[in-house]
Amino acid sequence: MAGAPTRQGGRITQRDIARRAGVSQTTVSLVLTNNSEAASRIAPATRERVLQVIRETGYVADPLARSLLRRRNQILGIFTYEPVFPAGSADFYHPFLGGIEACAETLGCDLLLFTSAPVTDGTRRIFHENNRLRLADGCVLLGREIPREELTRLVREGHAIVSVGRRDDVDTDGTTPGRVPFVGADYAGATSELARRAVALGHRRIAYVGAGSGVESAVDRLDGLRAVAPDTLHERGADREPAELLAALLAAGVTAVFCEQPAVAVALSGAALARGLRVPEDLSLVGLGEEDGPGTRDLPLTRLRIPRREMGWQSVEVLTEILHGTSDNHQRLLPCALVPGQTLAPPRT
Amino acid sequence: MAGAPTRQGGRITQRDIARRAGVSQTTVSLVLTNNSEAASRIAPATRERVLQVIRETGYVADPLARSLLRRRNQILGIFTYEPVFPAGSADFYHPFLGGIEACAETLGCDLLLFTSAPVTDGTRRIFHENNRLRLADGCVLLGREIPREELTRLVREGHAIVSVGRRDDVDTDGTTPGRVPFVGADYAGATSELARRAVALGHRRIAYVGAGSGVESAVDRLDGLRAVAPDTLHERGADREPAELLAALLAAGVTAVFCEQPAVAVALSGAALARGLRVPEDLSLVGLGEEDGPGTRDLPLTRLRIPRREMGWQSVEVLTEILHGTSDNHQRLLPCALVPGQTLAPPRT
DNA sequence: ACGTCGGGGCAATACGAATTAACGATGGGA
DNA sequence: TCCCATCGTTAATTCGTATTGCCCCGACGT
Repeated sequence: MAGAPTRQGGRITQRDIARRAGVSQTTVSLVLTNNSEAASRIAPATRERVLQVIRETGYVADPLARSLLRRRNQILGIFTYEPVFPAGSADFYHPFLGGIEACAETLGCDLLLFTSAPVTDGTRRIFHENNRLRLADGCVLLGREIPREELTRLVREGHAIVSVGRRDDVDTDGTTPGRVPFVGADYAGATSELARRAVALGHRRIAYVGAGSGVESAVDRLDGLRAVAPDTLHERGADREPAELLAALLAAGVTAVFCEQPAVAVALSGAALARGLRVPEDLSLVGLGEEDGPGTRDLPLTRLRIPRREMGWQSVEVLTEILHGTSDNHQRLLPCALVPGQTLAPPRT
Repeated sequence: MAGAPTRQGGRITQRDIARRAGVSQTTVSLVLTNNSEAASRIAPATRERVLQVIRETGYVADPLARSLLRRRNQILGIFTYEPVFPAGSADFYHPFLGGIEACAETLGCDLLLFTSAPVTDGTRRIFHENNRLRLADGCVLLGREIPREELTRLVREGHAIVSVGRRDDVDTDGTTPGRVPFVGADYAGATSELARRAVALGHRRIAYVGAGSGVESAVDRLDGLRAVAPDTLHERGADREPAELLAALLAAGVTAVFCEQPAVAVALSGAALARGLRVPEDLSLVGLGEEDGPGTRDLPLTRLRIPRREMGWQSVEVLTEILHGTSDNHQRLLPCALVPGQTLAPPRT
C-alpha cells in the first residue's frame, strides 16, 4: 500500500510526495525546480529520497497550478472563424496549421484550438461570457474574414494576437491607429507582377473578376492589378452564370481575365470551350488564389502561390516577438510565388 | 481614469472589479456564477452595479484559476506520434481531426495539441519531465503506432485516454489485462468481406502483400484475409522492386493480391502493365488502406474506406464516457465501407 | 423592549505549486 | 563561552476564483 504507484481518484500532489518522503511540500518543490541555488540547499540524501518517491508515483507537476503562478502558460491559441478541419476535401487551412505546428514545436509550446467558442449568427466569436482566451499566452487568428469589432477589441484590450493575412488598422481610441499584427501574403505585389507579364505579352484590356472589396486580400488583389492596368474592368463573379459572365467580358474586348478565385477561372475556361474558344489562345486566364475547387487540378492555371506554411510559421514568430517585447514591427508581408501554368499567353492579334 | 476600459500590464481580476464596485471579491464571484442560490443572496442593485463595472472593463474570468478549483478543464488533448499537420500533401490525419473537432465543438471543449512533447529517438513521447498531460481532461491518441511502454503507463496510471485505432491489451499489473479504450476500424471484418467476394468470383490463390505483423491494423488485415482464405500467400511489400514482387506472386499462381498499402497496389499495377498483363483481367488488386500516395487517384482501386471522420467523432464520445463514468465498454470497432472500384474481377480461367 | 428571523454581504479558506522569509541545529572562530 | 555563519528545512504567502460559514442589520412578533 505504501509503495503502490497507482492513484485512484484524487490527483497526486506535492504534498502527497512530501508526506511519503517525510519532508515538506517546499522541499519537494525545491527538488523539482533544479536550480543551482535551490539544489545546493537540499542534502543529497533527502533529494534522492524525494526523487525516489516521485519515480515510484510517477508524479508530474500540475501545469495549471504552475501557470497560475508564472506569467506564461506555454500555450499558443489558434482561433479560426471557420472549422479548423473542414469536412470538404479542399483544405485551405492545412498548410498554415502545419507551419504553426512546426514552429510551436521548436518553441516547446502546445497549441490550443478554441473549439469551445460558440457559433453565433453563423460565425464563431472569440468574445463571449467566459471566453477562454487567457488560457493561451497569445493567439493566432485564422480566417478569411475577421469580424471588425472583434479585431478592434482584441487590439484595444492589448491581447497578444497575430492575424494570418493582412488586416487594415482598427480604430481603438480614436486617435492613434490600431495596427494589427499580421503575417500576410503580398497579394498586391504578386498581382502586379502577373499584370506586368500580361501587359508585356500584349494584353491591353484586362478584367478582374471577383469581389475586389470587403476583405483585405480581395482589395489588395484588385489594387495590385489596377496599379499596373488602371483601366481594368471589374466584374463580380460570384453567383453569375459563367457563359453570361464570359459574354460580358468578351463584349468589353477583354483578352485576359484575372480571377479572384481559381474556381471561377475553371468555370470560365469551361464556358470558353463551350463557345468554341481556346484557352489561352483566345482568352488568357489568371488565378489569384490557391483555394482548390472542383476542376482546379485539371486546368494548368497560371496563378499565384500563397506561402501558407511559411505564413503559419512566421505568425508564431511574430507572436513570440510580441510576447517577449522584441522588435517593434509586427507586420510582415511575404512574397507569393508565381505558378507559370499554361493559361497566360499573348492575345490573338 | 476611473472608467478607463484599458488594462495595461497586470491582468484584471475580480478584486479589481470589487474595488471599483465597492464590494468584496466574493460578491463579484457570486454575481458571475449565476446560480439560483447565489443570485438570491445579492441585491439587484448591487448585482447591476457589479455587472456594469464588468461590462466597462471587459473583464472575463481567468480559466486557469477556475480550472484549478474545479475538476474539469474543458480541454481535450490530442497527442500524435507524428506531426499533426504533415507537410506532404497526403493527409491521413485530417478527417480524424475533423471528426474530433466537430464533436468537441458540440461539447464546448477546447482542443489542445501536445506539440510541446519533445522528439526523442525519432518519435514524440508523452512522458517526459514536466509532461503537460494534465492540462487536458482526457486525451485522444492518434498515430499508426503507439510505443508500447507509453500506452502501458497511460493505462496503468489511469489516465483518461482513447486511441484512434484498435490496440491490443497492455500488461499493467501482471494479472488483469489492461484494456485500452479505442475507436478502431474493423479491418478484419472488411478484409474478410473483400476476401469472400474474391473467392466468390473464383479466386483460389490469394496473396497478402505488406507487413501483416507489428501494428494492430496490419495484423487485423492479414487475420481477416486468412479467416476466409487460410492458404493465403504472404509477401512483404516494402522496399521491394515491384517487377520482382509481381514475378514472385505470379510464379506462385496468385490471381488476386490484397495490398496493405494502396501505393503498393499502384506499383504492382504498373509492373503488370509493363509485363503486358491487364488489371483486373489478368490480375486482381485490392487495397486495404486509405492512405493516398502518388498515383492512387488514377487507379480505380477496389479498396476499403476507413470511416475516419466518424472515428474521430466517436473517440471523443468514448472519452466523455470515460470522464463521466457512463458505460463500461470503452472499445468500439466501426465497420469499413467498401469502394467497389474496378480492379477486382473473376480470374482468367 | 427584546428575541428572532432572514436578507445581504464579507472574511476566510481551498485548489497546487513556487518563492521568500525565517527557523533550528551545527560548527567554527575569537 | 558566546556569537555568528552556514546548512537544511519549514512556515507563510502568492497566483485568481469558488465556496463555506459567519456576521450585521433591519423588520417582525410577542
